[in-house]
Amino acid sequence: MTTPKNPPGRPSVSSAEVARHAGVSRTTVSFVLNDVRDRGISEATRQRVLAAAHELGYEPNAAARTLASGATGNVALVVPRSSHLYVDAFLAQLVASINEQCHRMELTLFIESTEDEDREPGGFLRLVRSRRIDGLIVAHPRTRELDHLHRLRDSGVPLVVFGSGLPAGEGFHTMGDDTWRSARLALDHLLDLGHSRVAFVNYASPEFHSANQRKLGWRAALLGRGFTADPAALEHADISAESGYLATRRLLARGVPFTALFAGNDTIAFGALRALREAGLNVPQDVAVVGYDDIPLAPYASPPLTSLRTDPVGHGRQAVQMLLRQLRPEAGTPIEPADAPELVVRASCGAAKG
Amino acid sequence: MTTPKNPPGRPSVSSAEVARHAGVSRTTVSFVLNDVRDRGISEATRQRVLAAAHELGYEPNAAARTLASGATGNVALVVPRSSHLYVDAFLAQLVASINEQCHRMELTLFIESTEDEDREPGGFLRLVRSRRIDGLIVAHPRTRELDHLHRLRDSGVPLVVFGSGLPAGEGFHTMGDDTWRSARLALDHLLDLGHSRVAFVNYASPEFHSANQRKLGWRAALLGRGFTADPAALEHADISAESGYLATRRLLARGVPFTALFAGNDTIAFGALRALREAGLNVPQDVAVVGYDDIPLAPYASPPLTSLRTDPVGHGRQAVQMLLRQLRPEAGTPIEPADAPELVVRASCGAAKG
DNA sequence: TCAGCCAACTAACGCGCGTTAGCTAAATCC
DNA sequence: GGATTTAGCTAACGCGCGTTAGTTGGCTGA
Repeated sequence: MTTPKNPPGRPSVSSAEVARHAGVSRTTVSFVLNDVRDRGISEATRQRVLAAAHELGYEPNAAARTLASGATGNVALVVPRSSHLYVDAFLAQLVASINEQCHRMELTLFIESTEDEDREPGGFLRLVRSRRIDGLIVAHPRTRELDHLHRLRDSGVPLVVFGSGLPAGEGFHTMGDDTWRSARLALDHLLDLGHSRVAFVNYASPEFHSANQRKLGWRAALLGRGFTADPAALEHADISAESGYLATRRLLARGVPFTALFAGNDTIAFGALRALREAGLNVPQDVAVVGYDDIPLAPYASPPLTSLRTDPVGHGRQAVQMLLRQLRPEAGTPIEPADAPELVVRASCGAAKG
Repeated sequence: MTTPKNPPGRPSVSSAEVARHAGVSRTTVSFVLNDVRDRGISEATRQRVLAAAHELGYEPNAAARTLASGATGNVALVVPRSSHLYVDAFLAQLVASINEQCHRMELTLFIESTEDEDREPGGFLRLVRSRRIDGLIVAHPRTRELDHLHRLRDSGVPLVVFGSGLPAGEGFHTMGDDTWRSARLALDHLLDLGHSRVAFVNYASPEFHSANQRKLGWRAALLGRGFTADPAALEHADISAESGYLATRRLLARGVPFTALFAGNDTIAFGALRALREAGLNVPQDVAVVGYDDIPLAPYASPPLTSLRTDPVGHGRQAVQMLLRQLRPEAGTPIEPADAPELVVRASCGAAKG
């Protein structure tokens, strides 16, 4: 904020100039450009103003408009870490979808990360208090950030929370998949194929609700059929392929017997595939593998990866719609729910036909 | 911009309230909080103001500040399509890096795409004219967008252009890799290994400067050694793995002989690997493959992919630094150039040791 | 002829801040 | 002791817009 007041070479056209040009008052210009009806602007004046605005290349000053109207047209998306934007394929697609939807709704999107929330907590509360945004979408909050969310809710800012496990009842507008159910979908498929020893390489830390749910789903599915969810068959990675590779090696080194492996996400699955390959194990003959997210590269793994498709684009759309409903209630935005998760069967689980 | 003037439940603290609370004038509050020296504010007053601000949870209103000072603290990043954010791994990492750097510099980043520029041209010129941003970074402009860039430059907005092929001399602040040289690096490696028939599956359209450069580099390398750059050995994909898969199949179906394949990016390489595999060809024995970008999954391809590493994080840092230099000249921001591209040799090209 | 009305506009305020010009009282100089 | 400086503060303007409360002039109806 130390830029000079009048940056050189960038004269900006104000509505006053448009008014002068059209021979009317600034008020009239404002009425015309904001399409305020019932104000009795004659068609002739209207056209004159529009022509003047067009001719001068007038664009309303956003800050002034915000100051006067109270709305910024900005929305923030809060993600755990900015590096997740390219490591977590689901998040990347979610972000792109949200960005596109916002664009369509004439909203501008900021991307904020909470990575240094420990050093300086409440960073996105500042966004709200400084009135830089009209509302926000928080994706994948960690459990320790839940009280921030309560503060946000209490402040009355339009807010949508994605993948938090927060109950929708308490005034939160929440959304996300039923990850627990999805994990069971994957597991049931493997169990149906006759596997009983299914290893699990989870992603991220249990601080993330969805990671935790995947674990619980894995356990519940196994227990539900009378098998054991051996803690030794559970490994933790982060969200990278490398971590999946290393975790799978640890699993193998431990000597736990397993005939199937469920990966917390597809990136991890890529790492697992390599670790299995290097260990001389064939997929799917020796070990069946199922991933999660169905990233665009999943069909190009070797063998092609069976995975859970999760419709990030639909979720993005839904998130923006839920926010819009709070931002502009009069618009009556409909909420189109995202597609339900669905298992895409390819070769890596051994059940693909052909 | 149709939100009600005073959204319920969100009272905001103004500097006037802080002033009242501290028993001073608003001016004094402003001086203290903006750390204006030489204004003779006594330490006692200073502390009183700071305490009041803290106690009230005061955060300056961004719009008012912008209106008064002229600076927004916002920066836009313009990309060709928002879907590229998750399909093009390089771009995704570049974006994340830029976002992080901006965050560090107290700048907020918008992401704009030019995908509907055809319908409504000059979308990001509006951002400038409406004074929503202090400057912008344009990544991978298409050739047909170059005149927009000239208009932007002429308007005097702080601007950094990445990967355009624009000459730096004409008042543009440009950056990016020497893609032509990088492509030659990859090609020379293959040629050194004894290959003379190197197919090329390019990515994106030649409207993108870097795509074009890769093609020219491929051609130059072959011609430089007295080989031919057979047009039949050239295929076009977009940036997805699927398109790479299909393009490689077309290449194979055409019956052009080749013993090596250069992919325009790693995602395409994944598609190519599958196409080759399905055709019964072994990599690298029958066909050596080299990709571009060294995406995080490259080491987890089968076989692990030889690729060109391009330092997206470094480029992101550099882009923000170049912008900052224009935004706050007094800060004297140093420019740390990104790492030069480097070939990472793995198994897919047949030259890996061990 | 005049009150009443409506169409078509405009003057003026406020949003919250940065900043310039000036003001007062105490300290310093000759 | 009066003139001048200086420390420490504030009144008031302007940024560009949305919006409320008008004003003006022409027209109608009795």
